[in-house]
Amino acid sequence: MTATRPTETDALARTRDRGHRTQAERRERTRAALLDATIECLTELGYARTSVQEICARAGVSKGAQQHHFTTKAELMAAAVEHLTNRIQAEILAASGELPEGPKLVEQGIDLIWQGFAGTLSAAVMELWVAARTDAELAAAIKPVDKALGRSTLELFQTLAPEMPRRTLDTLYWLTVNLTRGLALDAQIGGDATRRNQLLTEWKRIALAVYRGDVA
Amino acid sequence: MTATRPTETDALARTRDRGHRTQAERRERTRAALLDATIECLTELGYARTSVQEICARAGVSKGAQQHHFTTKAELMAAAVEHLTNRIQAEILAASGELPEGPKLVEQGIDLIWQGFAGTLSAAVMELWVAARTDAELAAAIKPVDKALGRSTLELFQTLAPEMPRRTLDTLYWLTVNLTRGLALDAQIGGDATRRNQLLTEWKRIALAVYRGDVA
DNA sequence: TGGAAAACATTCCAATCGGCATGTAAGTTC
DNA sequence: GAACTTACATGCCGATTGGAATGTTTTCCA
Repeated sequence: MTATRPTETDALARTRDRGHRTQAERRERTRAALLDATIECLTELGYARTSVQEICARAGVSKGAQQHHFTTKAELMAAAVEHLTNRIQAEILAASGELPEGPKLVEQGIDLIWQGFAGTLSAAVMELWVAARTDAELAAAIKPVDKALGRSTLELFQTLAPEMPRRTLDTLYWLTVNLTRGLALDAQIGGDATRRNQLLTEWKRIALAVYRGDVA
Repeated sequence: MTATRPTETDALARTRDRGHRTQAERRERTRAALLDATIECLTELGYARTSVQEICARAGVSKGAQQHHFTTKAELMAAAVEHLTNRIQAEILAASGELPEGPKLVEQGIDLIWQGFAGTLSAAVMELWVAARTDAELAAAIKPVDKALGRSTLELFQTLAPEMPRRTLDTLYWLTVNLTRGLALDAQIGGDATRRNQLLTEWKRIALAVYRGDVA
C-alpha cells in the first residue's frame, strides 16, 4: 500500500509522486471517499445500520477527518444525497446517448427511466427518502436535489421529443417515474421479477397508445 | 386511565371489572398493545429510531413483558408486519362495501387501492419494506404476508368485476398498486400534492381506456 | 387450596452510537 | 523558513441500544 518506488531517488521525483498534493486535492479525495463509502453503506447495510464509524472504516479515513469535513452525521447524509443524485444523473445522461425518435422513443425512454430510477444506486436513494420522512433536516436536503433530478430528466426527454405535446409527455414521464419507483420497491424485497417485466411490457404498450392519441 | 368506578362496591363487581382476566385475554391485550405501539413508532419515528424501549413505553408495558412475548426485536417486527397487514386488509374490506359495477368500478377501484396502499398505515409498511431489503429475517416475514394482501385484494376485485377479462384486470390492478406505492413515496417526502392528484386523474382516464379495450 | 405455569416487572450489562477535545502532520503564504 | 491555516489522527465521553438475569404477581388446574 505505502510501498515506495525503489527506482526513484532524486528529490524532484519525490516531490512529484508522493508529496505536494494540493489542499484542494486532498480535500476532494477524502470527501469523495467518505461520500462513496456512505452510499456503499446505505445500499449494503441500510440507513438504520449505517454508522459513521463504519463509513470511516470503509473510506479508510479517520473519525477526525470525517468530522473535519462533515461536522454531523446528518450533514454527511445530506451531502451524500447530492453526490448520489449527481451519479444517477450522469448515469442517465450517459445512457441517453443515442435514443431513437418517434414511437421507439417511448419504449426506450421507459427503459431508461427504469434503469435510472430503479438501478443499484436507487436503493440508496430509497433508504434516504424513507429516512427523510421522519427527519426534517434530511428531507430539506433531499427535496430540492431530487426535484432537480426529476426536472432535468424530464427536460432531457422534452429535448429528445420536441414534436410531442407537453402535457402528454409530462403525464407519461411522471407516471413512468412513479410506477418505476413502486416496482423498484417491489424488486428490493424480492418480488416476482417475471411479473415486473410483464407489467413493464404492458405499460409500454399502454404508453404507446397514449402517445398515439388513442386515449385522450 | 386506571380510575376505579366509584359506584361499584360489592365483591362480585370487583371480581368482574378488575380481576379475573383470562390468561388468553391478558396475553392478547399486551400483545396487541405492543404491536400497535410498534406501528405507531414506525409511522412516527421511522424504523431507524424505533427502539424496543420506546415501544414498551408507548404500550405501557414493561421490558420483561415484551421479552416474554417477543424474544427478540426482529421477532416483534415480524409480528408487527402481520398485524399491520391485517389492519390494512380490514380497512380495504370495509371501504369496499358498496362499489359500483362497470366503468365506475375502475375509477373507484383505483381510489380504493390508493387509500389502502398509500394511507397512514402504509408509511409503516414502507419503513418495514425498506428495512427488509437489508434484513433477511424481516424480509422472510414480510414476503408471504404482503403477497397474501396483494392477492386477496386482487381477488376482491375479481369478484366485483366478474365480467372483466382476467388479464386486463390483473394488469390494471398491479400497475395501479405499484404506481400508488411510487406516489406514496413521493407524498411522504412532501412532493407536490396537486401533481399527484393530476397524475391519479390521468391514470384513471388511461385505465378506463384500457378497460374499454381501446389499447390492447 | 396449593403448587405449577404463565404473565409481568426490575435491574443490570456489554456493545455501540454520535460527537467532542486534544494532538500531530501537511500544505500555504508571506 | 517561520507563522499560519487546513487536513488528518487518537482517545474519550455520556447516552442509548438490545438482550440476559432474576424476582414478583396473577391465573390456572388438579
